[in-house]
Parts: sequence; C-alpha cells; structure tokens
Amino acid sequence: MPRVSEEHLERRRQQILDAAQLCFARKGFHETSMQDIFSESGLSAGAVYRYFKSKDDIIAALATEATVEVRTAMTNALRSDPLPTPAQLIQVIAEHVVERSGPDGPVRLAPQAWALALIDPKAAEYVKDGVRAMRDRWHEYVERMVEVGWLPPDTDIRAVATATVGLVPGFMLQHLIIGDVDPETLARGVQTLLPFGQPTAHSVDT
Amino acid sequence: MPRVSEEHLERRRQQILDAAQLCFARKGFHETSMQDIFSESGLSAGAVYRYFKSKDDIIAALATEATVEVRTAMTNALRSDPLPTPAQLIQVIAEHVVERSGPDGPVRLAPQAWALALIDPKAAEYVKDGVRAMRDRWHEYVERMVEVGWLPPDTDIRAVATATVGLVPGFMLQHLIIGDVDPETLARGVQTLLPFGQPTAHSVDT
Amino acid sequence: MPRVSEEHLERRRQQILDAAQLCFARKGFHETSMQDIFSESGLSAGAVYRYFKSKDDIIAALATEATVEVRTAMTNALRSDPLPTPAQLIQVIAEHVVERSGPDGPVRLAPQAWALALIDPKAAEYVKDGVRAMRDRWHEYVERMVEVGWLPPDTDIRAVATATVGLVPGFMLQHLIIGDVDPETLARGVQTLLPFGQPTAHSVDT
Amino acid sequence: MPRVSEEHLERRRQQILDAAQLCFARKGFHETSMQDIFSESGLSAGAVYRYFKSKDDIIAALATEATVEVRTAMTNALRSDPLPTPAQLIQVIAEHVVERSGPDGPVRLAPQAWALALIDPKAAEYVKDGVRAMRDRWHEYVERMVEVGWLPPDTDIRAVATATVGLVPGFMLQHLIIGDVDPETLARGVQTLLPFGQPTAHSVDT
DNA sequence: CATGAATGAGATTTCATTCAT
DNA sequence: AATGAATGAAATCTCATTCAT
Repeated sequence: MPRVSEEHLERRRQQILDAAQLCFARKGFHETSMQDIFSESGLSAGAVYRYFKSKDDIIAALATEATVEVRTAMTNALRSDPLPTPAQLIQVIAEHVVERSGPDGPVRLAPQAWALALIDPKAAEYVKDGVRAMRDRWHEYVERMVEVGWLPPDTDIRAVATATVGLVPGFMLQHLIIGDVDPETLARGVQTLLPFGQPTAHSVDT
Repeated sequence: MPRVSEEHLERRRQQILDAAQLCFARKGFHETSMQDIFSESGLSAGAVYRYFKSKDDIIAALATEATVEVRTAMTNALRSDPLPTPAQLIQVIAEHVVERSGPDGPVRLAPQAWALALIDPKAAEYVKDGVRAMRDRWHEYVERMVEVGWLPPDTDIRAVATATVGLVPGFMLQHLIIGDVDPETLARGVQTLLPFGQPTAHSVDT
Repeated sequence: MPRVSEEHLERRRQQILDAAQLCFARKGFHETSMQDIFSESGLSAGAVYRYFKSKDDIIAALATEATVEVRTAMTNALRSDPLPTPAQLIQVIAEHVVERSGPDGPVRLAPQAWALALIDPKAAEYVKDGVRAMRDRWHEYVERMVEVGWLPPDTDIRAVATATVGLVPGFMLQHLIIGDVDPETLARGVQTLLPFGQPTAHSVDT
Repeated sequence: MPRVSEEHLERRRQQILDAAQLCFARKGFHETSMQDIFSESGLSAGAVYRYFKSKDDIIAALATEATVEVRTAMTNALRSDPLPTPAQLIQVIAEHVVERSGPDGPVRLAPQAWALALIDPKAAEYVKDGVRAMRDRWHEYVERMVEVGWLPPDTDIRAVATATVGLVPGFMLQHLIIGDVDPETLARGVQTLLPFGQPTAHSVDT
C-alpha cells in the first residue's frame, strides 16, 4: 500500500497515538503491553513500529501532549479581557480538566508522566518542560494581577506563581483519585481566599 | 509459637521495607525488581517472601507510609498556638518535604503512588486514604482560620480546603521534577496571596 | 517481452549483488537485514525481490562468487610457463586474497560460506563445488609438479592436492582473523618446506 | 533446591553447554534458538539464564572450547620422542578432528567461530586467541624440526609455521564440507611433500 | 517496472514467585 | 527460619516477505 499520501501517514500515526492513549489511561504505561496497543489500534506490530521506534517513543509523544490542551485553555483564559479573577480562571481550567478526565481521558496520563519523570531521565526532560510551561502561564497571570492592582507592585511574581501552580495538580489529584471535587467548589474556595473582583473581599480581615 | 522474638520479626520486616524504599525511590515501583530488593536488603528471596506475600504488599506498605511523616508535621504545625499563618504553615511542610526528597527519600514515592492509584484499584484504596487524610488536615486548619477571624464565619470550609490542598503536591512536583523552588520562596508567595498576620494585608485591594 | 533492455536487468541485478556483498562482508549473512541491502543498493524492497526470490538466493549468488576470482588467479598462475614454484604460486594467490580482504572485500564472505555449508544443505551444494574447484586446481598443479620432476612419478596426486589445499584457507584465516601475516612471509615458509627451483633445496636432508 | 553443592552447579553448567553444543553443531549459532537449548537441556529459560548471562556467553564458552582438544592432541603429539614426522603429526591431528566431526561433534563449531570472528569484535578476541594458540603449536614444532636437522638452522620459523598452520583448517574444511578425505590420504600427501624420516626423500629433486 | 506499508511469527531476555533442601 | 535454584509466562522488538497502488 505504498506511495500513500502524507495525510495517510499522519492518520496512521494518530491512530496509534489514540489507541495508546486509551490503553495508557486505562492501564498505565507499564501495565500496557505493546500487544494491547496493537489490538486497540487494529494494527500489526510491524506497522506500529514503523511509526514509533519504541514504546518509550509513544509514551514520550503522549506524555508531552497530555497537558497541552489544559495549558492552552489556561492561556486563553488568562489573556481574556477583563482579567479573570483567580476563581474564574481556575474554574475554567478545572472544567477542562474534568472534561478530559474520563476513564480514557488524556489527563489521566499526567500523574503517570510525573511519576515517570522521577525515574527516567529522558522522560524528566519533557515532563519538566510541561511543568515549567504551566508555571510560566501562572507567572504571566500573576504579572497581570499586579498590573490591575490586585497585588502590590513589589510582588515577588515568581514566588506567587510557585504557590499558585499547585492549584491545578492539587485539583487533578483530588478529582482523579478521590473523585469528590468539582470546579465550582474549587472556585468558591479560591474566591474565599483571593476575593478579588468582589466588594466583600477579606472584609473580616480589616 | 515462634522460635524467634516478635522483635526480631519486626526488625526483619523493617529491614525489607527500608531496602525497598531506597529501591523504589531510585527506580520506581515497576523498574525495581524483587532481586533489587533482595540485594539491597541482604536477604534471600525466601526470607523476603516470608514477611511479605507479594511485591504489591511491599508497595502498599510503603506507599501508605510515604506521606505519613509530612502529614504528621502538618498536624503538629497547625495545632500549635498561636495559629500559624498559611505562609508559616506551608513553609514548615515544605521544609519537611525537602528533607525527605533526596535521591532515596520517601517523598519520591508519593507521585508514584498517585500514578499507581489511577491504575490499580487496590492501590487506589490506600492512596485515596492518604490524600483524604491530607485534605482533612487542611480542613482542620481552615476551621481554625475561621475561628481566629482570618476567614468569615460563613466560609465554605470544604471548598477552601479543596483549594489549599494543592499547595503541597504543587510544591512537591516543582521540587522533585524541576528542582528550582525552595520553601522560602513558596512561603513568600503564599504570604503575598494570603497576607494574614501582617498589617499590610490586601491593602492595595481596598 | 520486457519493456526494459536485458542490459538494464543485468545492471540492476549487479547493483543488488554489489550492495549485498558490502553488507555481508561487513555484518555477515545473518546480521545483514534485507533492509540493509535496500538501503545500500538504493532500491526498494519490491525492486530487490523482483530480481531475487529470497535472501538465501542473494547469499547463494554471492557465496558462489566469493572465491571465483581467487581461483581464476590461481588457474592463470599455475598454467604459466615455466611452472611456478609452490612458493611463487602461493604468493600470487595470497596477494589476490589480501587485495580482496579489505573491510568490504569479497574474501570475507568465504569463511561465512563455509560455516553456512555446515548448516544448510542448499548452501552445502554450492560451497562444496567451490572447495572442490579449488582442490581441482591444486590437483592440476600437483600433476604438473610431477611432470617437471619436482615430485616422483608414482606420487599420489590426490593426496598431495588434499594436503596443499589447506594453504589458502590457512592463510585466509590468519589474515582475516589475526591479521599479522603477509604473502611474502607465507611464500618464504613454503619455499623453506618445498624448496623447488632453488639450488639449496633440502640440502640438510641429503 | 538451594544450597546445592559446587559440583551441582558445575554439572548444571556443563549440562547447558552440552545441550548447546549439540544444537550449535546441528543448526549453527544463529539458527539455534534459546528455546532449542532449553528443550535440549531439559531446563527452563530461567535456569539457563542463571548460568549464562546471554546467548553470546554460551557461544563464547563453546567457541573457545571447540578446538581445545584438537590443540591438546597436537601438543602431546609434537612433544613425543622421537619427534614425529610432519606426516605422523598431521595424521594424529586429523584423526582427532575426524573423531570430533560427527553430526554433533564440537569440531563443527570451529568454522562457525571463524565466521563469527569476522563479524563480532567480542568473538574476534577469543577466536583470535584460539587461532594463535594453534599457530604457536606449529611454531614449537617447526623449532624442533630445526633442532633435529630437518630444516636448516637459519629457517624463518615463523614463516614456516604460518604456512603449515593451514594444514588443519584445510583438512577440516574438506572433511566437513566435502567429506571425501581421510587422515591417511592427508598424511600420505604430506609425506610426499615433506619426506622427512624416509630414505627416499626428495630424491627426484637432486 | 517500482514502491514501501503492512504483516505476524518468532527471537531473546526478565521477573515475580515457589518450594525442596 | 532461611536459602536460592528453578519455573515459565510474558514483554519488547525485528525481519523476511507480500501485494495494493
């Protein structure tokens, strides 16, 4: 079936990634055998290995993508005008997370990628990039918080970004592992702590 | 009626767990072979299997313990008098995390346990307990924040706990994966966001 | 009725054999994959399989050729007039061997063909032919040795040919595997043992 | 079955080597699968891999041994008193070769080892050692030939050893591949060429 | 005539676990 | 109680070959 279109090749590649994502989300990187991926994709061993050099290659491709959409959602949200409050921002992100957290959802790969990064130096590279990218978004957001006067001009922006970056994995873990949290609750909690954009903010505190 | 003392048995058991923890911290649950544990512990296969029914049993024992000390540290801190500010509290916890995050440290097991929980229902049970226990501590702390007037009486305590619980895994991931954060920075960020116990709190906001 | 010329077909065939010979000389029959041959020849799988039914076919074609040139050299030398001494003959052959023993040289296929012949009955056929052809040359040479009076008339020609035939593989193995022998040394050794054509021959022996 | 005797371990090791030798002699290194060795030895995969790190390890162990007995036979023969004639010596060796050349005989591994040495640098090491050891024996023999006056005092011993060393592989190849030669014929041929210890030696030549 | 994507059997090796000693 | 030899299923990956285009 040679001399196929570029598009055909890309479709095959995606077919494999889709199958692998389902398998990984269900069984994890290690417990998923290549045979699982062959079966799920409907392709033969040789076919899969034509598109990916190794299982690690497939994992790398997916682990890199796992949180891309969530980050994109965050980027869009934080750049909207007027600046969303922290509660609004986190709610948008949390909703994206929930949407992609079903039994087969790509978000389930994120904790596995974190675990992998502690073990495998190759994986550490790209997982590090992902986490850093997330923190960069928060950094940008905190800058804008300063701009609009929600935080003082002398704010240590990096320090604040470091603190806030935990909101997303914190929600992911609670959602994926315990499963009893929802974006609204999270947003309400954040609004209570960071009552920007509300007249009653921290009134007790004064 | 055993020939050896109860104490001897307990010591052997701990010997195995210590060895396994080092191995797991270095290579992860899956990449660590039982042989690795035999070698590290200096015991034979038969000996290890006398104390633990299976590899999963060892993982369960360790994954349960992984964050126990960090939680204890948190419990102690939040019950001290006067109530620590969020920044003080998180700094104490983060310092405990850092201390236990060396190349062999038990904290490295936590992300692996999270990943495992998504895959293995048995593991999900005890990991869930661990995460819930952490959230319960935050719940208790938020209650006290209300008591001392840092948050309004009608605060949705559960929602705020849900939000704050991410601070610790957020820091752990940044520390373990990227490695460029420290407790002081985190505390400063938290102090900026939640400026309790400081006269200048959110003054920009009014 | 082919669309392309006979010459084109032959050229393609040779192109494949040339590529395969390089691969086989470098990596051996088994370690060379068909993909290696595709790459080296610049042809596609389909193209190669149009000219050769199987990998074994290519091996057969090359293993047959491997020592043809060396045998031709021997034939020419032994038929020259006057009859070369054994030392002269072996030196000519050894020089041909050395010339064809570089990293990619066809002589490197010979030991592989011998090994293959012990395993594969098909290969045994043509390798047997090659070895027999070599022995026939020696047979012819020994006949001429008798003719010129270097060996007695009642010489068991076949027995002598059997003995001498080892000189070439013996040199090949030492040259290919150890690499510290040269045609001159070999010739000197032969001249010492079989001092024909020299006045000092076996003077110790008389 | 632990805490077994040293002897038991050695027996197991030999059991594996014996099985592997049969397999390799019959099918060659590559065509023999590890499964073949498991079956032939009656051991499980795990058992075999306890004693040998890899298939290459087994090959190395056997390829090293393949010609040891033949070399020992040669050593014994050449050191006997009085010095055997070349014909006597080669006949003894050839008989040893024939005895060990049956369908399962270890001598069948020698050509395979030669072929392997051209491809695999690891194998080249030990095969080189084997070939060199063989040449050293011939070197020793040629020295003694000089001592007893069969060759002149100014003989280039190394050159002569280089020439004679081919007698054994030459016979092996003819015997293994064509199968129509026998030690007596070979000895007769050598006697004709190197007529030491006989009154009629090279009489034609004078 | 030529392409090269696809096949799928089969190769080597590892590993958790058992149990005779 | 302790040993460690043995098991054998399963994992990843390769490769000669085919055939639709």
